[in-house]
Amino acid sequence: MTTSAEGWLPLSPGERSVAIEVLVHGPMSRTEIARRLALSPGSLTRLTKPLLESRLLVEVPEAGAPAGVRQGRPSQPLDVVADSRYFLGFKITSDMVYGVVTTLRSEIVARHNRPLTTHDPVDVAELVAAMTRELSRDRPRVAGIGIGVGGLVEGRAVVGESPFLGWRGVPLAGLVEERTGLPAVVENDTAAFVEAETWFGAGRGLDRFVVLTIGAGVGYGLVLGGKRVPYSGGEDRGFGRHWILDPHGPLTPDGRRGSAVSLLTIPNIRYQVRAATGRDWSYEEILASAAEGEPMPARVVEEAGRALGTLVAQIANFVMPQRILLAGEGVGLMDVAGDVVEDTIRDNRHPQAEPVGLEIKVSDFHDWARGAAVLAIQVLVLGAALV
Amino acid sequence: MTTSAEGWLPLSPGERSVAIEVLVHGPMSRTEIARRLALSPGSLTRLTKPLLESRLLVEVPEAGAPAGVRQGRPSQPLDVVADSRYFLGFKITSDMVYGVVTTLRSEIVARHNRPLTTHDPVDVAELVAAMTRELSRDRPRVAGIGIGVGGLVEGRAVVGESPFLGWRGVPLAGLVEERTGLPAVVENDTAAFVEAETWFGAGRGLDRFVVLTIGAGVGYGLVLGGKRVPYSGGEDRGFGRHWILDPHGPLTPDGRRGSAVSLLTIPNIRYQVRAATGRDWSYEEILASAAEGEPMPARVVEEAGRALGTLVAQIANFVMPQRILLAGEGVGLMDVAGDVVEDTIRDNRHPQAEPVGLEIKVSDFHDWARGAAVLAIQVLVLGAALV
DNA sequence: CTCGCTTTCTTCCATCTCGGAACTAAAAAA
DNA sequence: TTTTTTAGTTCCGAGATGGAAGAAAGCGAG
Repeated sequence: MTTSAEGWLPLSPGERSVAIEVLVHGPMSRTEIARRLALSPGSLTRLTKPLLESRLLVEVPEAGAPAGVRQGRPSQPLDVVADSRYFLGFKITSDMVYGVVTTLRSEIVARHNRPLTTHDPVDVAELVAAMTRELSRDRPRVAGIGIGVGGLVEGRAVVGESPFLGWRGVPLAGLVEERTGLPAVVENDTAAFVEAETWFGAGRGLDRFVVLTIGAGVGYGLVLGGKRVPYSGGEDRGFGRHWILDPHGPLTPDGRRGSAVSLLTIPNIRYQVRAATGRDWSYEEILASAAEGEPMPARVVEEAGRALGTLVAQIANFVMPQRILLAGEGVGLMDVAGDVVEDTIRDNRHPQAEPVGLEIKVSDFHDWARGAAVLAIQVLVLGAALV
Repeated sequence: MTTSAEGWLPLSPGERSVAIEVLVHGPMSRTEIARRLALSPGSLTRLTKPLLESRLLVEVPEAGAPAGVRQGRPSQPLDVVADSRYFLGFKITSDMVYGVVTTLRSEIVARHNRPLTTHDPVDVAELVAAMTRELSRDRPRVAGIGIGVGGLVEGRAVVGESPFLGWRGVPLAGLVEERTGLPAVVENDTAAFVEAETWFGAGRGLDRFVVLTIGAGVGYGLVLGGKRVPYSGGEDRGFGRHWILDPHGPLTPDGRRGSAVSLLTIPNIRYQVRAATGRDWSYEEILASAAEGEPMPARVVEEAGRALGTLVAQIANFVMPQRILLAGEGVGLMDVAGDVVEDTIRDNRHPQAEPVGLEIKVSDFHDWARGAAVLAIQVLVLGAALV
């Protein structure tokens, strides 16, 4: 029983907002939804009826009832059927494709990686299609595919420019759709990650929200009014190369002197330590040594901590977000240099300003793939009508 | 014939959006309004009818018709009657009260200043009331008063804390209303200025917009989704004291070393030059000498230019506004150090990033008073239902 | 066990707003 | 004068909303 890619459409705007509220914020009674969306109880009966009929929402038993305290008729929570549909998400790096299967609630239920040996678009699409077959075996109700790629993506379908893959104008979504028969969306990987966190993660329900990722590069995502601000021009990793955090900072092969990229990314931190010590260190080694007080790594890590604090403070000062999510493979930095970061933030902010809502999330490539899967969820829920 | 303070209410949301569209963007035909608000022509007839009946809008002769090129039935622009109501705006500084009268379109039609010799709340209210009488003499249709004060203002009515006036919890709006019989709103001066620019100035119709003011202090205002983001905590001038733009920058009595306040405000620039030369310079003198190449002022001005460029670049990088308005008494800096500013901005941004939409506006205290008057306009148009 | 209380949810209806089709109005072009 | 073009109006049906009244479902007191 393969479900078609029809999505939830057609839904009226009111119905859609109810569906999204439940999807994003978990099971909720009609009264609760009415309160959150500022609607009358009557409207809620009307709006939920078709959603229940189409089995998009179901009534679920009341969760951990605060029995005894409660009075009156018990509420009847509504919930989405999280595993009524599955979604595939892929993150393509230069030498690996990471894939996950998620539920409608964006919980990862399976994951799978395959090395990428060629950058030929058709071969990549074939690989994604093969992984799709594997991942959707024994899992009939797959509703869509999301793919995250570093680089510029146009119209959620075409990779406009991706230096690390050497692509220009590759209609990846189409290639994958042809080979899988499933609807596919392609998006910049950071953008996908930000969408995922906005819908299902740290940015849930927030009006102003920032995502900062540290890893091989520096990523930045801005969410205003609950919607991600699309990048314009300078895309993705490119940003941080020009954020000068310390004009007297280290000079590295990548990024300008003292830039966020030079100071914060894993390759450049490793470069700095290697240049000073003459031998190769892993990122974890550097952090561990710094924690133990070895001078050279400690200096580099402390400098990175100060840079990160400066960066976070600047963002907090100018954007005034309700929360800043710090994610990526490089956030281990916070374990070692957390105090430096905190101090630097405090040092660069008005003492009476609201404390920065900083949240740390260790994330790996599967989280990026999960982000891509969220795009597929959004398409299903909202229809193709996305920005 | 004193018009009551009833405002335009009650207006339906649709009617209000039409009224605001015309108020803010100038005379417009029904078709044009329909296009901008994405409404049907039929709706426009319906929505404009009551507005025309209440004389809130009027039909005006078609402006500079591109005769000859035009075909079909000529359009019939609608406009507000700009001088159907007048609004008073006051800006209170520690030694002066600046007042203006504006039209509904926020054009200044009269201005008036009076020295402030005491900081006693009642005396200040009396002075504002006296100025109100003078300004509204021969001008019967005054609809409201807006007052801008440096410091923290609560509920658009009470000055929560204003260090320079030595106030704490002064219900200024009430005091003025009692003495004038006119509705009064009080707001932080920078906030008022930002509102004015958002409705009637550089931020008109923009989604993401930033105002940066340089003068006695540094002011910052953020507009997202067409609405000003309210300050939380660290208010107003206080901000910039902690924005460190150059850790090795000058140390001044006010603001941290190398902070925006130290580097950019007029008093601190004058302090730097005085400290180095041993004599007092006016701000204009400093700029002129710098322009002529005199080394010491030139160094201070160049440093200020770099700081401003850094600041603008940071804002552009993180907030990605469609426009940044640079205003205040200190923007003369741009005439002398404009190139340095531009260079520094370019230096701190991704080369492919969209160029910064930087707009310069020389403004004096009357522009701040005008900003306060806009608050009164907003209250009239939107009703008390403001944030 | 029943009655009353409380809270949730449903039913029903008056109201409001909108879009769309058909129509009128006004000017230029043929 | 007729046709074309654009602006604006009239009219009506579709859809969404809130509010009032009522039904439902549990709890506890008597």
